[in-house]
Formats: sequence, C-alpha cells, structure tokens
Amino acid sequence: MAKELKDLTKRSENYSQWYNELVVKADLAEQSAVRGCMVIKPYGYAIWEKMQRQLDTMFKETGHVNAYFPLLIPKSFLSREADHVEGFAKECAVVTHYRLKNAEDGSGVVVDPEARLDEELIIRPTSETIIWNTYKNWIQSYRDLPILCNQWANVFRWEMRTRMFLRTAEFLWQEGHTAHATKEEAMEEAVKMLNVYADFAEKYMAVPVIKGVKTANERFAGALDTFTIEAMMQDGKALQAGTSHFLGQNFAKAFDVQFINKENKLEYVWATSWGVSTRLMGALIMTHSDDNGLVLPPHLAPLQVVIIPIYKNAEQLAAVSERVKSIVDGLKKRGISVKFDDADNKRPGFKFADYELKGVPVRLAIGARDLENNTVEIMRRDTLEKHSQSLDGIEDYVANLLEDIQNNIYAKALSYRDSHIRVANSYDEFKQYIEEGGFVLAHWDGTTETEVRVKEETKATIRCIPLDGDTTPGTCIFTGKPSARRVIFARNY
RNA sequence: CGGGGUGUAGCGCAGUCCGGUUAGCGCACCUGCUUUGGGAGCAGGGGGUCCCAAGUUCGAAUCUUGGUACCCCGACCA
Repeated sequence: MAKELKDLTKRSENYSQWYNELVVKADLAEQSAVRGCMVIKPYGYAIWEKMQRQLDTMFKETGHVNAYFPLLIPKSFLSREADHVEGFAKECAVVTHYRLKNAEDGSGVVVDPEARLDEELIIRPTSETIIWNTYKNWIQSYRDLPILCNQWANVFRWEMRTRMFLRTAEFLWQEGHTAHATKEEAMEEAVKMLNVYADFAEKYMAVPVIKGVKTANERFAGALDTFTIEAMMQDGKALQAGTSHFLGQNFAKAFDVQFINKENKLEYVWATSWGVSTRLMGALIMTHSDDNGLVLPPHLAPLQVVIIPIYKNAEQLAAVSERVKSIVDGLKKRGISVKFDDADNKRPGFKFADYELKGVPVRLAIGARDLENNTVEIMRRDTLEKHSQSLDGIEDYVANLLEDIQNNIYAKALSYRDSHIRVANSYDEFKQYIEEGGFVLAHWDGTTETEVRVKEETKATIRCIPLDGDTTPGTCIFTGKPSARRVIFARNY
C-alpha cells in the first residue's frame, strides 16, 4: 500500500502540471492578473462549448427553456432567505459606486465619492434570489406552473483560496431554476436533473459518478435536500461534479411567491435548482489524463482525429494531401471533426507530441511508404498503441475506434474507482483507508456532530449517502450507535 | 488573517550568502542553409526600468529599511 500511496501522490502532483504546463502551455487556460480568475483559451473553450451544447440538448429534451437574469443583485435580496445569506454573504463582491472621475492630482481615475449607490449591489454568487424575485411576477395560478428555466451564465465568489478549474473566483456554469405546484413534482424534478447530470458525466465525459444525497452539514445554503454526483480523481480524492437541490418552499416564502390552486386556495410554490460548472473540465482532466498530457473522451474532444503527413519534399506532400482529401471528407460526413496538419514549420515528431499533449483521441500518420502500401499508421491516445492499417474502409474503422476509446476510458476510470472504494468496519481501519486514499464505505450514526468530529480528526467528509447500493444497517464506526446504512467518506477537493 | 517561499527577457531559471568589467543560461522568437516515419542540426540575430521606493557605498540584481505582487500550507468553500 505504501507504493500505492506514492503513486497517488504522484498523480496529485501531475494535476498542477496538467494545469500549469499542459493546460497553460497547451492553450487551455492561464491565470490572469485578476486574483483567482482564469482565462480560458480557445482550445479549452471549445471543450466547454461541446459540453454546453450536449447539456443544453439534454435540458431541452426534459422540457426546459433558457432565459437570462441580471449579473447584479440588490443586496437586500440576499438577506431574504436566512440560510442562503449565511452561506454566501462571506464571499460576495459588492458594487458600491457607479462612476469614476479623473483624479485631481492627475494620477489617473478614482472612484467618484458623489456616485455612491443608495443600496449596494452584489455580483451574483448564484441567482436564486433575483430569479425568485422575478418569478413572483410570473406566477398567479396553478396554470402558470411549472416554470422550467435554465440560465447559462458566469458567477463570482470571492473565495479565500482558489484552484484552477476546481475553485476559481469567477466561473461559467448553468443554473436551472424550476417552480412547481406540488412537493412531489419538485422532488421528481430534482432527481430527474441529477440523473441527467449522471448520464452526461458517464456517457459524454466518461467519468463514472456516484449519485447520492448530501448530509445536512454539506447541504446547499437554503435547500431542504441536495443531491450530488461524486467522482473520484486519480489521486483518490473526491470531486463534487454536479448538484441538484430540492428547495422546498423556502424561496417562495422568502420572496412571497404564491399561486391559487385548483381549489381556489393560496399556496406557496415548490422549487428546485441545479447546476454544473467549468469545474467539470477539471474533472475531465483529473480523471483521464496521463504523463503524456490530456486524454479527452471522443464525445467531447474538439478535435477527434488529426492527420499528419510525412514527406521529404513538396512532391510527396502533394501526393499525400491528394490521398488525404477523401479521408477527411469521409470522416466529416460521419460527423467526425478532423484536422489535416500539413504545416511545414513543425516536424512530425513535434506534432505527435503536441497532439498527445492536447488529448486528440486518434492520430493518423501517412507518408510515401503508406501510399505505396495503401496503409496508414494509426494511434489511439488512450493506450498510445499504434499500428499500420489498410486505407480501405479507414473511415469506418476510425469511427468505430472513437467509440471504442470512449468506452475504454470509461471502463478504465470505472475500474480504477471501484478498486479504490473500500469498506471499513472500525475507526482504526477507517483512518488507515482514508490516509491511503480513495472512498471509504462506513456506517455513520446520522448526526452532524459525529460527521464534524470525523472531519476534524481525518479531514474526510461524507461525500454522500448513496441512492443505490447496500442498505444493510449496522453501527457507527465512530460512536457505535445504530446506523441505517453505509455512507461514502473521502477527502475531497 | 496566521506560517513558509518567490519576484532577474514571452516562459522556466542561475547569479544574491561573500557588492566589482558589458547580467547569464535553457525554451520560445527572427534570418539562412541542411532536415522531416517520435519533441531537428549548425551559423547568425533581436529582446532586460534585475518588483517599487528610500538608504549605505567610489560602485548595488547582490547589503539595510519600508512597500507591493504572486505562489504553497492552514482557516473558509462547489
């Protein structure tokens, strides 16, 4: 296990390399002058766009529509819901003035003290408050329900400590906010969206996740229940990849949103909210990448296939280019994104390494020798295996290979995760497993007090109470009191 | 806000302890030739308020004082 631990630590060190060396150098992102914010470079943004497009499709399929609400929120809105303000107040950026003026000493511009706002505005850390303030005007009757809105936006949280992708001050996300006539319908919506997230993570990101519900201690500020998908990174730490909240009637009461039901009686509206963010890009990188750089799942790779010509002179390049045309067309017809990189200022070896760094799933290399033999050298990024393949039917071969890679990296991540989930039956065992890394299934007495003390002693938190799996009762590893079922403990990001 | 660390070319760094020619190296960049099946070689070239300010000194990247920015570890959090 000591070796194992060392491997996990090494993986952990790799992340910063993937972010700083790879990600920065490989055009994903670089840190801007603004503390804790990141610049997402074109290649990185292309990944986010693919994620967006797919999620958006899934939201539409489940009956949702997009809308947009203001960036600035009056300070008073935040204080309407007691738990909500408690959770977010400490990390809000506040707008206090609306004008600058030239400094009298000519040193530049200064805030004009005359332009102070009567009520300060906060930059949204999340949009529940401004949205529910708006929904109040949209809802009178049960006929106005449900409202199923999603917003693609940026939010800002003034975090004390930031971490590339996982906790940046500003991040891009989507936040769904729904209003329902009944508790059952709202609860059903919250679970439905959790399943959408889990499907997206597993089928598109190739990241296996555990669906579960958060403990009271880890719940979203203002929610009655928070559902989560939890993923395991290659260093054994947990990452909360998406959440869906059942908000009960808390926000309806805070913003006085009532409707007349079929029996002509006034009732408060039931609510949900759910979101995923650019943190998913962190999850993608930390789940699949290896020492050669990024490994992107074919379903989300901006570039799925790259073709690199090998040539000694212009004549050979022309011959290769001619042959490649039909391959490119054939792949494009199948909806595969492909690039023929014939730039002659970089040598083939450089291109090989560079596209591996960028995580392009499939690489074809074709030269004079191949033209003679009607073959191509084909390499898959996930295993780094390469072989010579006939050019006949190459388009179908590549299409199948992409699916194979998608399935393979999922299977690899799944088997990695499952082999790092262990069952602990005593506190000593628990502490040892947590120290070694990975998820630990253990009994817990259901109290926040126990949860907090375990966290203080081991830095492990309850990631979730799984929706599926073993529900055998037992006794709490910490207090020995009765436990309804095992929950998942882990250290997390 | 506590503890540690670092600011020298676009990026990564050496030089700082022990002050002394024109501040140096790798990568990247520009020009030329040769190369091209795993990150090319040679030759030439461009690029610096050595974080800022004050002080000590004949002389400061180097010493002193103050400031400032960023990074890591905690507390906090998705």
